[in-house]
Amino acid sequence: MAIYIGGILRRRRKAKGLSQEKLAFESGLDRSYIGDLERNEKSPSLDTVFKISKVLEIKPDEFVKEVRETLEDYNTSEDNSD
Amino acid sequence: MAIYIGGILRRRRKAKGLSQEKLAFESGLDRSYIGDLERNEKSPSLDTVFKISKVLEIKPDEFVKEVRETLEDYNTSEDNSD
DNA sequence: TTGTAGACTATGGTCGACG
DNA sequence: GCGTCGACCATAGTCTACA
Repeated sequence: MAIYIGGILRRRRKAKGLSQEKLAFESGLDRSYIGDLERNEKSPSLDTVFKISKVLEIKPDEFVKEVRETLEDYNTSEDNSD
Repeated sequence: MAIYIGGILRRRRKAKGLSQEKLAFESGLDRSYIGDLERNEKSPSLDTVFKISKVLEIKPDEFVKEVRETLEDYNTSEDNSD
């Protein structure tokens, strides 16, 4: 349980050439919290996904799609259904 | 702030012919909390979106897409862009 | 520029009860 | 089968500070 977005977030952030600090500021979140998300130590609310997606200039559903596909990768290689 | 999913959730749930109770049970959430979500009194975590989507047999990104499009409707009729 | 840690506040989510 | 309320617990999210 708990959906993590670390890998995707970090990749997307770097693709935009943003620092954690800059992303945090633009999304109205805290820098240390962005770090937590990237290290998979916290799981975001839907709200947070929308805020971050906006700054990354990507649709939140596109972001979620990437998260889902990453999860499905784990679930097809090993059986973790539930 | 805070992203609400009430309308979409209720419509999707009824489309599947589920009661709040049944949806709650199948998703491992609490019945009163499902009610809160439908009445837009609570905003879900990303985790919760995944759990509910699974029961509704819809991709979480598809669910989020509907939420986004609903929001964009408000934002095009009236200027709420931050 | 990021990791980490600790103390804190806000809100997500549970549970029991009643109309 | 649902709205609602109150008490409660768990975790999301803030802020300060140091390597």
